[in-house]
Amino acid sequence: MSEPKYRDWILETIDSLRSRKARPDLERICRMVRRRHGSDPDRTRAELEKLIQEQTVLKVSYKGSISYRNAAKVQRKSRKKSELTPDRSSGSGESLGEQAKHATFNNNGDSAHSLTDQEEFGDKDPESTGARQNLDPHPPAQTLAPAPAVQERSETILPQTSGNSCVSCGATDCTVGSGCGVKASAPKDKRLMPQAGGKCDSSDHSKDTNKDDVCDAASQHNTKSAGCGETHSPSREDNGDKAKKTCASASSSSSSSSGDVGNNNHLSRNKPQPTLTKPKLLRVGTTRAASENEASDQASADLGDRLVESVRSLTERSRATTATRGPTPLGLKEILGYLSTQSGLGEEKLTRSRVKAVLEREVARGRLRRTHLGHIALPTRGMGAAKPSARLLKSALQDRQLAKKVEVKPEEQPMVVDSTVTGREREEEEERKEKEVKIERKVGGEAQVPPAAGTAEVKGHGDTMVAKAVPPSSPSPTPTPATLNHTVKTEAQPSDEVMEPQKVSQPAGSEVNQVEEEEEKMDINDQQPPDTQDPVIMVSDAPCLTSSVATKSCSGCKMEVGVSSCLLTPTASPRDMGPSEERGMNGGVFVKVESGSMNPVDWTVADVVNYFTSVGFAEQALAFRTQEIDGKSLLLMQRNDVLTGLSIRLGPALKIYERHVKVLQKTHFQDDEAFC
DNA sequence: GGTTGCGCACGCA
DNA sequence: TGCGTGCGCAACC
Repeated sequence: MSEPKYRDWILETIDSLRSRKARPDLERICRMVRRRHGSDPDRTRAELEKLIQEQTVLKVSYKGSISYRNAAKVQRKSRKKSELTPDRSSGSGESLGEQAKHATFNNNGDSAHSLTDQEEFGDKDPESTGARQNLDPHPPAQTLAPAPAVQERSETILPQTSGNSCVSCGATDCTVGSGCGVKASAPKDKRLMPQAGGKCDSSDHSKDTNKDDVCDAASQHNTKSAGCGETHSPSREDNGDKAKKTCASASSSSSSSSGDVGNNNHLSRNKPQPTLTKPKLLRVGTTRAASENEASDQASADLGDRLVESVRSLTERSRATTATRGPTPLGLKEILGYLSTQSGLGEEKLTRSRVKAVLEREVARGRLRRTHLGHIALPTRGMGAAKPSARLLKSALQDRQLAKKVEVKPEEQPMVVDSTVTGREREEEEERKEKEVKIERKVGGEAQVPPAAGTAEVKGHGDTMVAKAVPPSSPSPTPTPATLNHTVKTEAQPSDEVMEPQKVSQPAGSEVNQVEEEEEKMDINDQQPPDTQDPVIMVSDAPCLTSSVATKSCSGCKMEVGVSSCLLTPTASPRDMGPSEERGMNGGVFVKVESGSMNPVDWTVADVVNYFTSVGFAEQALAFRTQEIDGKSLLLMQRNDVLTGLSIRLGPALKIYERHVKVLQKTHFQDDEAFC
């Protein structure tokens, strides 16, 4: 749960901004809170994230940019307009402390979302939207408390209301059949939405249960320097839009740009063009691209179902067989093998790249998750964090890119949402998740992992993730560093993706083989800022990651990593770094490098970082954390996801240190297991 | 330079 | 026509 104090501050800030007719975007909120209360922007963001997940604050895409709304007020509004649904509000909502303040009205929840939803879905079809969502206006706050509410929300309502949640977490709602809540607003503005970057402070999260998981996962990256982080800024191309926002705004809004450009979103397809005005849930929508991608999306969606099913089957099998150890790690190979054995699948051509792409998408959606080591696994409640993290990471990466383009200014990142999710799948997943959530709630024990959050996470992030992950189509803009092949996979066999062997090429940049290219594309997509890729936007907020994020505990990690650390990379900031241990614990992957062993390339960690930077992958470079210990250097990748994205480029380094990687992987794996 | 106030336009109901 | 929203500009600190 969010801290009451922060909740108040944030809501107050949002109200204040609104009252002065300023867009309550992440930057402004963070700035104002900092100014007024001295709160750390990262923390503010984290809290905001929590509030979003709690639906105390709604994250909406309005006029192409992300805005945050005081759910209570919004709801109120909606109520007036539509109906006052008694139920939701019912006390539960109030449960949240805040309610008191906001509560008064609260509960409708949707308003903001609904708006968004409407847009997305179809602009006006209230009913349709309403139907989906149920209209239930749960008060955001309540979310946590009442299980049912949450579920409903997520399921039905989400679309609209959820928008918020979706946006924020990205998740939940999204999953719901339609797109997620996150909608992108892509509307006329064409801007991409800025993302909210939520970062989750790990520290904070730890407190909070709910989101913690999610956040933490995400957290990893924080790029943001100071406060908000970074983000992406946007490069909005907007068509003229006003893009100029002040810096703060700029960051947020800027992203918008291409909104139209290339969204992959399915959701948007049907919809009419969004009007600028309504806030939407963030989703990526894209019209044009959508049509193009539709076919492929469908196919992939289908494949996605099978993939998920495959993972389930494989997971079950492994569990059955390895009760003690826990599920065996699943990699692309295993999944491919399984799929190939399945009837029907044979017909299709399941290329590795294709499966991988779909896999990524599913991971993004939250239907599958990637372990720290890069293995594929089913999402688990505990894992909630993982998904989000992925999302967040992606967003973070996007942000970084954007930031580069635009400026270095730190800010939040927008998440791109994709709406690729298929309704059916989502529904199934959601149902499953909801059940889990309910159970948890009943139990109460894990209050921390608030169901709501969990659900939200899942859903939301799914959306977002998907969007990015999938779109392979986009050409990789950035140069790819050449990589050496690494055989790393062999041992640890981290997920194929991660370890995918690559050709050996000079680090300096040579060309990449097709496989690599595909992978890179995927990676790039993930990383790509909305503007470059899809017009849509995202929402997640991923935040940043500050330090600790996720910390799940893993003693093992510490052991391996533990050491005094010093950042080699210029970019790395102490703050980001955090204790090496933490990082490791957070799920970061450490690549241990021994100084002399970099041959034949003879690179040092710093060289690797520099290399990436020089090749145009500064973001990746940033993703590393380096440490030197006793003459040995450690390359830390904040997240598994990140690692995956970078794996190609890191090929050489990974290869060289394969051994280390293995060890680390092992450690991580254990963590995951425990986590699960 | 940052913050705040507000006119105005936009889109929706 | 009313309302919510927020851009963009001016004023203020």
